[in-house]
Amino acid sequence: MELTYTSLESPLGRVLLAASCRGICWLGIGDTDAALLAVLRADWPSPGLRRDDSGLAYATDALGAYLAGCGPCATLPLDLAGTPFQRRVWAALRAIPYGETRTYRAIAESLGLGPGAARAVGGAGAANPVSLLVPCHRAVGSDGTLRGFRWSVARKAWLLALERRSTATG
DNA sequence: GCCAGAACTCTGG
DNA sequence: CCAGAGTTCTGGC
Repeated sequence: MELTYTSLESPLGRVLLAASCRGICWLGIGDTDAALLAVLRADWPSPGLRRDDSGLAYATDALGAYLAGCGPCATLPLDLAGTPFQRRVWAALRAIPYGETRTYRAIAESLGLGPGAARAVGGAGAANPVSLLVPCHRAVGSDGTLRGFRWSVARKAWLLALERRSTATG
């Protein structure tokens, strides 16, 4: 199976994303394309990788607008591979409105689970291959503080600040 | 099935 | 702030 990928420059650094024929299946944030490509290859061992900027322009356009603070990212076609539980968590994450955050505990409860599942929710978030598109950065600790983010907590904080700023009317 | 680990949370000092 | 206990899901053996 072959994946196409593209990348764009953003205030966060380089953003690189890969897609299968069904939709976007991977997105990473880093300093250089080469570093991101290395991570992508580690996550997806086999695939033929082919750069396709024009074919994925719809995604970079949406992401570029989002990262510029123009508003919520348009809904892009996603091709997520994960356990049923993970997919459930990712769906719950995507239900969080732009500019808002939800605690891991609240997400666990919305899934009909006990507060202990918050840890599992965090684990599913960490396994999310498409940050930004599945807004795992909107999941925070019970006291509102940030807990962790695959691409560094600093970037998570930046994302949240961006969403707040563009949501605030003043 | 058992054991260890995780982007959690609550309680007690 | 630090330590301990509780809960749910994942991954290796």
